[in-house]
Amino acid sequence: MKILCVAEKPSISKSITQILSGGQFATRATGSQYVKNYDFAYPQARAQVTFTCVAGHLLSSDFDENHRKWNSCDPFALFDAPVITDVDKDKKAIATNLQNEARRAQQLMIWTDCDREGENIGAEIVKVCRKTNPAIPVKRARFSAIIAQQIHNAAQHPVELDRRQADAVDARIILDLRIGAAFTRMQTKALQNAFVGKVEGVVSYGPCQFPALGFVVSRFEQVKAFVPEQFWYIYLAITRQTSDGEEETSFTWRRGHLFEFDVAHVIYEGVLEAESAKVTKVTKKNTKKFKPYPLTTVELQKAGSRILKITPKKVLEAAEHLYQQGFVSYPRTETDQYDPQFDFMSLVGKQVADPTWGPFATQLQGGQFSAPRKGKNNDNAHPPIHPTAHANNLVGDEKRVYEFIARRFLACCSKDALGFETTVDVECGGEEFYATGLIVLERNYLDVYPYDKWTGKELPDFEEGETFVPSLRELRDGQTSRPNLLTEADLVGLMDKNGIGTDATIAEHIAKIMEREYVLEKMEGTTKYLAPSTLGMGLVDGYNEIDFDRSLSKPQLRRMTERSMVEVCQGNKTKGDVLEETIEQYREMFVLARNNFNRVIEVPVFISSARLGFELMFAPAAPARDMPPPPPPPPSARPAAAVTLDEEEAMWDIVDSMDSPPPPTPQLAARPPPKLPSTSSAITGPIAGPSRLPTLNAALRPEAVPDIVRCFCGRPARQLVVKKEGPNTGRPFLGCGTPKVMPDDESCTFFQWADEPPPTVPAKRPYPAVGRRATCPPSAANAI
DNA sequence: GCAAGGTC
Repeated sequence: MKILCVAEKPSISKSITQILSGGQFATRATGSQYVKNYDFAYPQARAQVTFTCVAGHLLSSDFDENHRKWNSCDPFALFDAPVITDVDKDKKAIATNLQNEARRAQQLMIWTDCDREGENIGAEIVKVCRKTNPAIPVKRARFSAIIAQQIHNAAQHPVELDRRQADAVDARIILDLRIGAAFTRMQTKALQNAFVGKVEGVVSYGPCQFPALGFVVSRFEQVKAFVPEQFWYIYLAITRQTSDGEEETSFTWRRGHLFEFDVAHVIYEGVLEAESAKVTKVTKKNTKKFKPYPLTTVELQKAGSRILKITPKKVLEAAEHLYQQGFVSYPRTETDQYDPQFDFMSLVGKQVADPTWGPFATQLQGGQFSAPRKGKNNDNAHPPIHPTAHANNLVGDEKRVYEFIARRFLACCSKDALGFETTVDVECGGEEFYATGLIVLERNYLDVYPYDKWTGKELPDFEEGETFVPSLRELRDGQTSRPNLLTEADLVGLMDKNGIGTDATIAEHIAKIMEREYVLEKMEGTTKYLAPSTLGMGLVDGYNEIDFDRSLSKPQLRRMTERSMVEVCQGNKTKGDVLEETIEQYREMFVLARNNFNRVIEVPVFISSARLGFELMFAPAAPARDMPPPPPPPPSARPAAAVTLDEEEAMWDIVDSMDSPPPPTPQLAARPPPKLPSTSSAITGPIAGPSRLPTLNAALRPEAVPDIVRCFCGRPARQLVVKKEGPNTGRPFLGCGTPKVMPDDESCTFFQWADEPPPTVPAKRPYPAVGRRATCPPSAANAI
């Protein structure tokens, strides 16, 4: 029997051919430069096989002639206009090849990726092949990895194509087209009419573009609304003579800091009155800094943006080109776990040749290898991104992206860094303080992965029960710090977590909202931040003025589409049901938007931009007029924890912060400088603050203070460890004592590093409007 | 001149 097998892309076609043919195959060129036909015998199924492929979707959809032109119809008509689906103009050669091959085949076997899009592409292949062989029987090969045994199993036990999954994608395609085109034409024309001659180019609406813009605007609003708040904390230090001279050890107040001067003052008096401090406990333990997880597309883009300072889109392009040259594996993958049978050592061996990290690879070969950590994601189609060959003639972005991928792979194959941690607990005047020291014993993966930092901190010897007179006891103050605007890496992360776009398209959406000038770059040092333009701001503000059930600039609408697709896949709804329902909803929204578009045009940001010269709004170099003062330079790679203004945003940020607790607001709070800068003050000795203190109730007296860290909810904080890979992987932190169970659960946002000097105010605290978070009484943060 | 999703 002659079987025609069709994969989703050239790489898969080639690798599966290698496996099924055992390397014995003939190659034929096709009309497409990317597609090859491979012929071989497959005796296990008594078949003669031709293996070929497509390159993603074969078909594309657009409106018919009467609706395709912008001025051919009212945009509202696009919700019902006929949609024509045909072979994409760039895919004609691929379709012709399929039809020629299908004519001669007795069976068609679909080998597309095993996901919804793959099932849909499979249906497209069937449709095209049946034009020349209408009765050809169709089978579907199901495989979860390109591993010989699985591939043979898939070839010998094929299943049926899943019509429902293909239908779900059909529905998405039609919805995106109708909604995108209708809203884009409507709002472009409305703005052109309102600001004659001032609006150039399209003002597009897209179900992924707008939520992406929404994230940027939302963070911008938070930055703008920020009001710094003063807080107080007690600083305690001891100076000892050592062989190297004098050495000062700083102790951190267990209580962190307080927002009420009077209260801090009373406690401070107690500390001052104490004759000495006593070491209550010395804890010594082994500790680790975990090596990173295997690399996914999203992580590559985030790291590329953050570490290499290359935009997500360019990182992906570089990786794509490296892949085409055979230097790295397939760059679009959600998988962060390696198959147990993966041949690590031969790939490690290929890196030995590198002059820089080659010696490290040699060490791995010499017994330092350790199996990579296993992440939670597997797309069952591709392994994590890894180098497949050594490359030494690269330049520019490709060189840097390759180096990152190679180092990441070697880091994954090494051992965690090992350290030894000492914590000294001290009591003084009824208050607890602590100091932490770290000795890095074995750097291991850190030697090949310079993007992670872990530095030791020496601590002099302290003995349990020992007492000493502190050399410094100060009441210091600091201010909560402004959160930063979003970086591209932050935006990639937010979109990924909220299901806006896919790993392969997120970068394009971000590039698009910048190209459309809804969002502008704002450089701070070497970090690129994203700020809305007046156009982007006006659109979001404007639509927010209209009373939609669901905001156009929040992720909920996209999530609804996603849910509908799942319903179709499960058979609870048909494609027709979903199309009908969804289009009806959007029709209503469209009418509402169009009838109230004057509200969009009249939002202050549009009006003021128009008065001052509307061009300003569209000039890429011109930042939004009401740009807040620049955020302080980034003290660490990540901006301070996001702060939220409403419930939905609160939810995003819970998603954000649960995975990887953001660092505490840094600046003054996190690291009080040893010498007092003008922005910070300290009180030593007799108190010079507000004179007499108000009467405190019993609960406020220092003696009544429980000696454990409590979170905003008032419950004891839980000690947890950062699981997410990143600079802080493995680091202990204190979080809310009642962690959320369901995604929508409320939990308070208390956060504090367990191992760092003065923990600072949780970033969410200082914001005036804190939606639902009020369930954690704000006063609890201050209560002692 | 519109969308988002595959991929080259």
